[in-house]
Amino acid sequence: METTVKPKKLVRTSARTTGGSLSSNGGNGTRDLVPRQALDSFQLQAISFFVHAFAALSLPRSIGEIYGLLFSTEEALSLDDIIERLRISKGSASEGLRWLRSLGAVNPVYLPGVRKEYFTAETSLRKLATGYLRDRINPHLENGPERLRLLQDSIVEGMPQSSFQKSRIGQVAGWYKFMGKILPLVKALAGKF
Amino acid sequence: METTVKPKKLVRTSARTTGGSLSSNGGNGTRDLVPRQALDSFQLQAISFFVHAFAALSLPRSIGEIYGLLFSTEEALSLDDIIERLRISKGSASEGLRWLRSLGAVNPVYLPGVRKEYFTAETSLRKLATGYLRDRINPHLENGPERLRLLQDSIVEGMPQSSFQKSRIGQVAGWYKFMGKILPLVKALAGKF
DNA sequence: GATTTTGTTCATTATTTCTTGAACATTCTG
DNA sequence: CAGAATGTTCAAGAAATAATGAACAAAATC
Repeated sequence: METTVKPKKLVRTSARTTGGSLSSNGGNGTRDLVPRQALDSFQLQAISFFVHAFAALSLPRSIGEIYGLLFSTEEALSLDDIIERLRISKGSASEGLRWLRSLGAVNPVYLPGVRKEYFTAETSLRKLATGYLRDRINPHLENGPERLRLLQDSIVEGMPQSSFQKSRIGQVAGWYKFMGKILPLVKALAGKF
Repeated sequence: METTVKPKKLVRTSARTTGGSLSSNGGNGTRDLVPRQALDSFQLQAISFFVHAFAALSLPRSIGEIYGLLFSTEEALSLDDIIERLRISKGSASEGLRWLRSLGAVNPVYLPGVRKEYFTAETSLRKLATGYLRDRINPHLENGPERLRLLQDSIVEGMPQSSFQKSRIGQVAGWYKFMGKILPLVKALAGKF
């Protein structure tokens, strides 16, 4: 239910299998104690900010971390950059990035002649709001009519409670109308920021 | 992250320790296979509806069940009524009810000379929206200024990226302004439904 | 004041969700 | 085509969250 804020480390300390290797760069890059790219204070603070903000929407920390990193970094970053800087797994980074992309919270940056994909954060409130509403709110509203009908059909006519039940259905219908009014307003206002 | 809808039984089937007793009413009430109060089809449908709706807000199923039951029942119900009809534990019912009460989604009904507390569902959109915003949104917005300041303070002047970072802060400030504008609108519109 | 009724709290258990990492696919490069 | 680079998927484990039920108040009744 998310009532309290969980005190969890901001960026994982590299408690990995740091076996013997200290400089035996076996091909694909040094992954030792000192990160190749450290985060600056603004990035750290931004990541903390977004982890917190995303948690308010019950979204996983890794997504907040990724968005926070991109938000606070001027250059576009690749999947590997993200993994390296946040010290999260490939899987988390890939899935988190996919989620952010589908929402439109992250923009691919196409660099001619470069194979890797690079991303920057989308910061337009209109786009963020639109994406969030489209992916996470609309789906619930779309089967509203069907759900209302199911409710309606569950009423057994002629029972003493059926008049009460009909009034309840009226309430729910009103709630849907409200959503139909408020969402466009949100989008419109978001466009001004 | 809640991507798919989990197919879980609507109301727990009583797979309890239904030992030998069939009618040995040992003091505090019959708790056998046949519920004293069965749910009618409207109640079942309403509970399903609210479990789903509350899940959209990442709220636990038990809370959706409780609200759904109260919403679909004309008479006020006590904690024991809820436990009996939904077949949930005392703990869940008590805490769920507490949560709903603090939000204002449930109204106590005082009956003179009756010791138990009885509740009905609050269905006014204005009250529901106000309570939700107050309990779950405002707390996050209230420390907004402080969080913004932390971000601001994390900028190291004179670095090549500090101008970019300042522009980002401007964005975040805009988001807060947006929230300050939209929330009153939501409340105002909710009042009309 | 002992007992019953009513409700809360919280340690334990159950369930769900998130993260990891390795296997797999796919595309590029030589 | 072999090998490298890049990403995705998903089973297994770790972590977080929710539900249970028994112990514990608190208040009312006898």
